[in-house]
Amino acid sequence: MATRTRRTERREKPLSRERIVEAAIELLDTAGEGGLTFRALAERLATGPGAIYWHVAGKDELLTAATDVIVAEAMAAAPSGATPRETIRGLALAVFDAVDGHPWIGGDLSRAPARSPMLRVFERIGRQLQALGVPHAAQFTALSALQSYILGTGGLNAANARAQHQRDPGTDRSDFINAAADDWASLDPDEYPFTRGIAEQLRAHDDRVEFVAGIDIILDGITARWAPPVGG
Amino acid sequence: MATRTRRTERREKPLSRERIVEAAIELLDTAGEGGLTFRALAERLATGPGAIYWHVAGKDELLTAATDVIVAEAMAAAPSGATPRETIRGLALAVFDAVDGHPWIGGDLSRAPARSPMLRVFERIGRQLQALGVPHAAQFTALSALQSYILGTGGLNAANARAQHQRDPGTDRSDFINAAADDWASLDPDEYPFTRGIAEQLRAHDDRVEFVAGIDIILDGITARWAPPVGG
DNA sequence: GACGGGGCTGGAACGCCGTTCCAATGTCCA
DNA sequence: TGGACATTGGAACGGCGTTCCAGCCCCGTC
Repeated sequence: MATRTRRTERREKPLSRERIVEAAIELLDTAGEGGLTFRALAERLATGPGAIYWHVAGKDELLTAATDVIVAEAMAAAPSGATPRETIRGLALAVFDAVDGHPWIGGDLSRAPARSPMLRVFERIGRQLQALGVPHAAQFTALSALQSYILGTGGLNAANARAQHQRDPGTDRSDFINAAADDWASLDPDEYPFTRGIAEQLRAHDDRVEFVAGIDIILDGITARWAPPVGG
Repeated sequence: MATRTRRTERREKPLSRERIVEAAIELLDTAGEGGLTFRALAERLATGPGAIYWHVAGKDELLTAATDVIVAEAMAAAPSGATPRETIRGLALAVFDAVDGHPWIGGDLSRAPARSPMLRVFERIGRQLQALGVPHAAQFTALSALQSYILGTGGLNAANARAQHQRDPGTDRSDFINAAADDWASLDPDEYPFTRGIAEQLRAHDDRVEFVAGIDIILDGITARWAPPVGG
């Protein structure tokens, strides 16, 4: 009772790390963060879980590799602006749009930002800070602020996408925002006067516009402190 | 072979949601994010997994409840400063310190920030923005920027704590930072000139100081745009 | 004092996960 | 022609979150 059947005739397309990562991205995009499973991945690749492990160390590495592909694509597409500020905006928006299109990367961006290719993003942003005239001693601080903000927005967007999908998979984003705005509007006036007051702004806001407004706020703060007013 | 033994004589301390959440926090603080398990929790509470489910809906709710306790404690301890800016600093630092002491909350802060008690944090920050003179139409944007930054730093700190613990559980934080700085310093000079240049600043920096510097940068940007220069 | 129902308990079991193991296979070179 | 070896994929392991449910204790009722 022990012989195992074997029916492969040398797959026409052999497994490879590249093909595995590609399939993982498809799975993540269609089924969400929880959809990436070695079994599901094996089925999609018409193989078994064991075969995947010959090409990939484990799930963490697979997720990191998938995130890297998305971020690398986003960076390749990021336009170079006319001014340092516009270039920074473009880089930040490229990350924002990548998270928007693939919410599952949101949580992982922070995982190892000192590693490629997020490192490449911040290298490019850093150079623009230099071009903006931020002195060397302040560059780390300035970049850290931008980094936290960009990764924070990414994490929030990912969390929102998850919450929206979990709450009611059918609804679209504006329904979700409206429900949240309704929540805020019906808070206790004594305890949450401020939050109640901005409920309508939550309802009407555009995530992308708010994101770039935040970038501009931070760049304003940076240039006001460290860069000549002409530089921005 | 079917009778089950029953040896309880009505526990002296009955289970309760409060006791469960408390035990969960202890587990998370001592064993890390991965240490929270219904089995481990049951053992610590001298019961079985099933009993816990009578008081708590599931793991997500448990984690949220645990996070809420930590954040609520932090808020209760946050000092009220002399100026709006100082009060905002104090609130932000309270969140920062809470993440520092309990890294496992970092990732969950973003999960449902439109819910209590993170909502309470941002309500309080929002009121200070009002006191700062930020006009109503800009309050949502200003608060969003601060929110993304604060949650982003939290997520980054949590990720760093995780990475540090994973890489070498024995090392302390400065060893970890030094290793990262060494990494940066040994990058390709052509590809990463900027990152190489700030490696020594990474080595010497203080997370908490950098965090509050970022808060100040954002507040500068906000006040420069919207608030009278006297207000800050 | 008997008793019955419901709040509460906790151990067993289910299905799924990441991961490991390894017999079987295809390929290639001596 | 026959090994060595890279590669495959199914089975199995341990652990997870969760569900199920038999049993216990307490309390109200008669």
